[in-house]
Amino acid sequence: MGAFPDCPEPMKQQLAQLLSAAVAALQADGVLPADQAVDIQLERTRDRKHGDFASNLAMVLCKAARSKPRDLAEKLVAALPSSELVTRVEIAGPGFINFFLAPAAYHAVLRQVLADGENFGRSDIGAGKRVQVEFVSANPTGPLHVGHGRGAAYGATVADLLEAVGHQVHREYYVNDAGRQMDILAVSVYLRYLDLCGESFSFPANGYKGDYVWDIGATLHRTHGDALRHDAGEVFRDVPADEPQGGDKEAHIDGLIARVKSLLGDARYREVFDLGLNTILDNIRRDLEAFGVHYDEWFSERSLTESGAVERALERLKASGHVYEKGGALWFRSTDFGDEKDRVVVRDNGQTTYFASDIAYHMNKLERGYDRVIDVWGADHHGYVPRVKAALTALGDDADKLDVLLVQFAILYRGGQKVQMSTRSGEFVTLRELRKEVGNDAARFFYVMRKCEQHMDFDLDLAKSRSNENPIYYIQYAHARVASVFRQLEEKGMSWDADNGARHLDRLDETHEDQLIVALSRYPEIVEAAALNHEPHQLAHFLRELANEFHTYYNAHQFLVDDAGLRDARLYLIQATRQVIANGLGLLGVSAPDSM
RNA sequence: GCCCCGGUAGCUCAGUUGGAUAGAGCAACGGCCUUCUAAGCCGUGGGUCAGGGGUUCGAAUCCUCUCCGGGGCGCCA
Repeated sequence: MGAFPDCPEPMKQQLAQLLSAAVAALQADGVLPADQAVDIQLERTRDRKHGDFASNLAMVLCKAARSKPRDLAEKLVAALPSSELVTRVEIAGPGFINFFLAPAAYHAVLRQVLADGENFGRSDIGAGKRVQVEFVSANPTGPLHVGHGRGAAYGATVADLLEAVGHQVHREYYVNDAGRQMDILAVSVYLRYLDLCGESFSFPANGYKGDYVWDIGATLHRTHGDALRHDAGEVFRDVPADEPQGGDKEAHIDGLIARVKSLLGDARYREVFDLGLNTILDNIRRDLEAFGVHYDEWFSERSLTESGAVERALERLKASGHVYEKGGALWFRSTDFGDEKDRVVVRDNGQTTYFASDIAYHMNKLERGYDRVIDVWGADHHGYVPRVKAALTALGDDADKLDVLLVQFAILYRGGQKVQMSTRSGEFVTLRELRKEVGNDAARFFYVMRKCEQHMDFDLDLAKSRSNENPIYYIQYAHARVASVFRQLEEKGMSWDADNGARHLDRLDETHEDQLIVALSRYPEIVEAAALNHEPHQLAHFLRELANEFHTYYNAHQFLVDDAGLRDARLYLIQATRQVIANGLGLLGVSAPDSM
């Protein structure tokens, strides 16, 4: 992978190999039990006084070796193979083994950055494992709102990170194009259409009231004129009363759905239904695409019924004896697998539930042979996790292959005030409005700045501000500054000799330079940790720290000095910095501008 | 009632999976532009890691109890 033989792989791995060799040597000598598998723990030191990397290995193994941590540490250090990477190894504190790296080890990292370019930080530790990431999957009953935005940014970033560390990633959106909510949308569209035809009636309490429903109704009216019109009295006749009239809004809307279906007939009903579905889905697609969120597949819930997957899943559950009938409905005995209560899969009216589709969907995912299946859900669905896992176990699949990542809501603040939102009344801030207000970059970055299971306060004023308070500008500014330095270089009639810089990296002996180089060398470790832990915020935080190291350096030293060796070396360093910032922002879906 | 997530500086949050003296940004205060973009830098102050108990060489981190905040407990999706 590396263009330079002195840095075949990240420095951390190389050190881990040295420790492994030492452990193996002590095992051969009988100091350590030979049968014990040893997990090499290495971490960056918090304090440079403790070297570059530290291992707690001696403390972890001292019991097995029946010796004091520091004594064992001595033996481990004595057994370490020599390496040109390491200048010094110290034992400190209760038994830490501290590694001090040679400057050449860091220079190798810099050369690696420029050699690998946009691939620096990528790795193959995922070993080509196939991972499916399903995210957003909002019902196509309305536009995406800011809550979906967080799932979109988070899911897309997790997928990109996994790909960066060598997984084969399949990004998927589960389209809930079946079920009652969609019927409610279809009826809402139809009623708006009737309104445009001149019919008058009161709109159901449970219907979708957003403006976009009017728009779809208008499309219907434009294309069909009065051809689909029915008398309002006829539509509402004998339908159970709505809530405002003292009735039940659920019964009212269900009655309306049945009536509209029978009045229009299957074909025409389906046309209205699909118009609503496709219009909104197109809208969602465009939104996500413009947000830099791309999918490999849009998976239709309806297709699960049409392909017989739902039926097949239910048959498999029946065959394995995990379902029973009660009260006219078919139940899945999820309590056998740790769920709180059993769940209905087929209603007493014969319709399968959403859960039945989801069982079939997850069965289908595993049938497609993924090594790992990741679902990104809103945290309000957390109660749903045990039953899906229960179903997979009942089907004889490995439920541990499924990871459900829960994303908490984002609460918007404007002028220090919480922005009130309510889906019921149709008053919510859409993702599109958010992007328009704060821009894609700030939206993407702010969404992944926090741990996903953390409630997030999204400060709109901060995201918009073009000031040092705004972390996104801070990072982008560092990138732009490097580009600006190179523009200055040209204006001064000079040019950068990269090879000369590479030869003079030992001239970078300032503390600020040392710290910046160390930060750059951490990048591959950060990408790996962020990917494997599904924690994009680690990368976001790292980029801020890196930008900070750069700005500090920028203020302390002049890059365009007369001394060509030093100048080329410094330009080499800041060029590497620019590259890492660009790579990191790229993984977060944020642009890296050359000027601001 | 049961379950899930959270509680760390005035505010918003990190804390490398149990490590060394708990960090950053913002806000507050004091400095730095005739020099590559001041959208920047430097310095100062600020903590009972919600609280009690436990586990061990070592706990913000793990186990337990209590308190507080948010969410979930449909033949909705």
